Amino acid sequence: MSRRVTINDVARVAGVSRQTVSRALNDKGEIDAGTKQRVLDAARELGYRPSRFARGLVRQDSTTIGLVIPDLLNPFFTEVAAGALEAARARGWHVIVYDTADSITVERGTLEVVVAQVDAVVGYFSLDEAELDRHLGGMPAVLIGRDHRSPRFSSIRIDGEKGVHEAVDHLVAAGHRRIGMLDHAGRAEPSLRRDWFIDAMDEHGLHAPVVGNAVQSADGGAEALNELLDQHPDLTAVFTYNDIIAMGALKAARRLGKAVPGDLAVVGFDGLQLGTVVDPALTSVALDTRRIGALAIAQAGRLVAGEPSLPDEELLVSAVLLVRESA
Amino acid sequence: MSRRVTINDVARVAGVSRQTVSRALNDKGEIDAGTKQRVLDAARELGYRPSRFARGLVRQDSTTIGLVIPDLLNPFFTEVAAGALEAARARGWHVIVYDTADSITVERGTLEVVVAQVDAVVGYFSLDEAELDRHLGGMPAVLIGRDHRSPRFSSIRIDGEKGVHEAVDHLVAAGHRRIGMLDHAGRAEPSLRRDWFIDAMDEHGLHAPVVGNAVQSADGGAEALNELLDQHPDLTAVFTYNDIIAMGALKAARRLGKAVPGDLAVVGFDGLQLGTVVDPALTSVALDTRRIGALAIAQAGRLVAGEPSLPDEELLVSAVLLVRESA
DNA sequence: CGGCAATCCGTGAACGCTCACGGGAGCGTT
DNA sequence: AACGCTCCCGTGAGCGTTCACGGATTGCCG
Repeated sequence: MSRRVTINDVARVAGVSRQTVSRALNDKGEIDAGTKQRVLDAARELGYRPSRFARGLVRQDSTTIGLVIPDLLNPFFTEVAAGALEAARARGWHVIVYDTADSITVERGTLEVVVAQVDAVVGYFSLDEAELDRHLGGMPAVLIGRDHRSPRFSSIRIDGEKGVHEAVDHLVAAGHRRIGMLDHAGRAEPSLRRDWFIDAMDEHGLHAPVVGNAVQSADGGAEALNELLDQHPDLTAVFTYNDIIAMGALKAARRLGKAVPGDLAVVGFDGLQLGTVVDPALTSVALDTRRIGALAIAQAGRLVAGEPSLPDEELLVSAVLLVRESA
Repeated sequence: MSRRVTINDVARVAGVSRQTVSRALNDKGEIDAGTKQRVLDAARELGYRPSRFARGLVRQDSTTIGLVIPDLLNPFFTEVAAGALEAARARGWHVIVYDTADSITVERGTLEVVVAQVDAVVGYFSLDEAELDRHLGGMPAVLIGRDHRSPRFSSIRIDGEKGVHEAVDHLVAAGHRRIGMLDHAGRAEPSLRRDWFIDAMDEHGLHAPVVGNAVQSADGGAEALNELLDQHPDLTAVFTYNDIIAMGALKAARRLGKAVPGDLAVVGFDGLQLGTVVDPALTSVALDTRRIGALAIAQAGRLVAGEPSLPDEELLVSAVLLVRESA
C-alpha cells in the first residue's frame, strides 16, 4: 500500500523545507504570501493531512477525556453526557464517549482500551475501586454518583435527601397520608432513595410505607404500579425510584381509570426534561444533570493539569423538588 | 513544573533498557518474569503512563471517529449516536462526540478543531459542501440524512417515502379522509416529509391537506395542533414532522377532550423508543436509528482504510410504518 | 559603501515510543 | 571442544511534527 504522505513530501513538491510547510499550515508569520499559497496548493494536491500523533507528541496541549456511561439511551445519562460535552467544548477539550451497555464485561473491555486514548476518565462505573485502579493504572478518574474510598479517586456526589424530604412534605401538605414507593428492581440492596423516603415519611409520623419493585423501564413501572395498587388500593400517592418508572406508573394509572394527580399523585426522581412531554407533566425530585456533567469535566481537568482538586462541597449536587403537574 | 515521566525514567529506575520496559508493559514475550515484575513496580512507583501520541505515532492502528450532532438531547440524535457508539465499539474504534448546539457558529468551531483529532468525521452538518471541504481539508466525511453533490463526500441517505405512504394507507384504511399535517417550523422551505405526505394523499384522491407549523418541541407540537384544529375542526387524523411534535399533539388532543385514536389519530415520524412511554403509545413512521449510526461508522471505516465505499443501495435506510396505539 | 534591520527560509534536535536486529549467557548435543 | 539453540536483553533507527536556532537575502540609512 501507499505510504502516508508526510510534511516532507509536501515540502519536496513545493520546493521548500518542512519548517516552511509547517509555517504555512499553522499560519505563523515569517513566511512569504506567495510561498505560503504554493505550499497550501501542494498540500491539497497531495491530500496531505498532518498526523495528530506527531503533532500531539511535540506540543503537549490538547486534552481529551473519556466519558463512560452505562447506557446512552437512558435519558438521565443522556442529559449528563450533554452537560459534559458542553463543559468540555467550552474549554476546547474533546470527549470520547463509551457506552458500556449496562454490562460489566463491556465495562472491563472499555477500561482496557480507554487508558491508551485519553488523559482522564469520568463516568459511572460498577467495578470496585481495586479493579478500576488496576485497569486505569494511575490515570485520573472521577466517579459520578458514587463515593470513593481511596484518595486515588475523586467523585461527584449526589444528595437527594433534601429533595425527597421536600417531595414528601409537598405530598403531605396536599393531604396525602398513604404514600407508596416504587423502588428499582435492579440491584441487590434497596436504594438510598428508598432510605431517604422512609426517613421523610418517619418525620411525618407515617410509617411502613409500601415498596414495590420496578425494573428499569416504563413498562416495568407500569407493571409495578399495578402490583402495588393491587396490594394497597388505598394509596393516594406514589414516589418512584426515577422518572422513567414514574412515566410507566402514569400510564398504568390512566389505564386503571385513575386521574393524576386527582386520584393518585405521582412524584418521580431525576427531573428529566422528558417529564414535560407526558401528560400530566411529571413532578419530580430534580437533579441538575447538566451540572453533574460539567462538574465531572471540571474536576477531571484539574486532575490532569495537576491543579488542586475542587473542594468537597463543590463536588456535591443536591436534588430539589420540581413541582409540575403530577403532584 | 516537573517533567513528564517517560519510559526512560522507568528503565533507569528498574535498571533495564527502554525496550525491556516496553516489553513488560505490553506483555510481549522475551522477558524474564522477575524483571517484568520489577519494571511494573517501578512504573507504578513513578506513576508512569505511556504517551498515547508517541505510541500512536509508531504503530499506525487505533482509529477514532468524530461524530457531529446538532443536539444530543434530541432523542432522535441520541439514538443515532448510540447506534454509532455500538458499531464503533464492536470494531474497537473510538468516537469523539461533538454537540454543535444547533448553532452554525459552533459547527464551524467544531470543524476547526475536529480535523486535528480524528481520522474521519460523521454526522449532521448544516454548512454547505464547499465550506465543509475547506475546513475538513481532505478528511473523510460521511454526511447523514443529506445527499452529497461532490464525490469528495459520502452520505447516508434516508428515505421516508414508502413509510409515509404506508402511514397514509393505514389511516385511509381506517376510514380517515380529513388528515392534516404538522410540519416543522424550523427551516425556510417545507420538508421532504411534507412532500411525501402530499404525494401519498394525492394517490388516494385526497387533496389540499392542511399544514400547520410546529417548532421543534413538545410544546410546539401542542400549540400547533391547537391552531390546526382551530382552523379545521373536522380533522380526524394528523401526521407530524416527527415524534416529539407528535407527543405534544397527543397532549394537546387530550386537553381538548379528544380521545386518541378514537377522535383523532396521530402518526409521528422517527419511531423513537420514547414513543412507548406516552399513552397511547405513538404510531410512527419509523427509522432504524441504530442502523443509521452503524452505517455511518462502517462507511467512515472503509474510507479511512482506503477500502471501496459501500454500495449506494446499502447506504440507504428506509422508513416503515410502525403501528402502535395512536393510529 | 559599510552597517544594520527586517524578512524569509532551512537545519539540527527533540518529543516518547516501538520495530528490527544483534548479541551474550547458559545449556545440551555431537 | 565446537556448535547450535533458547532465553533474555540492549542498541540504533525511525514514526511525523514543532521548536530553537542560525543563515541568507534584501532594503534602507548615514
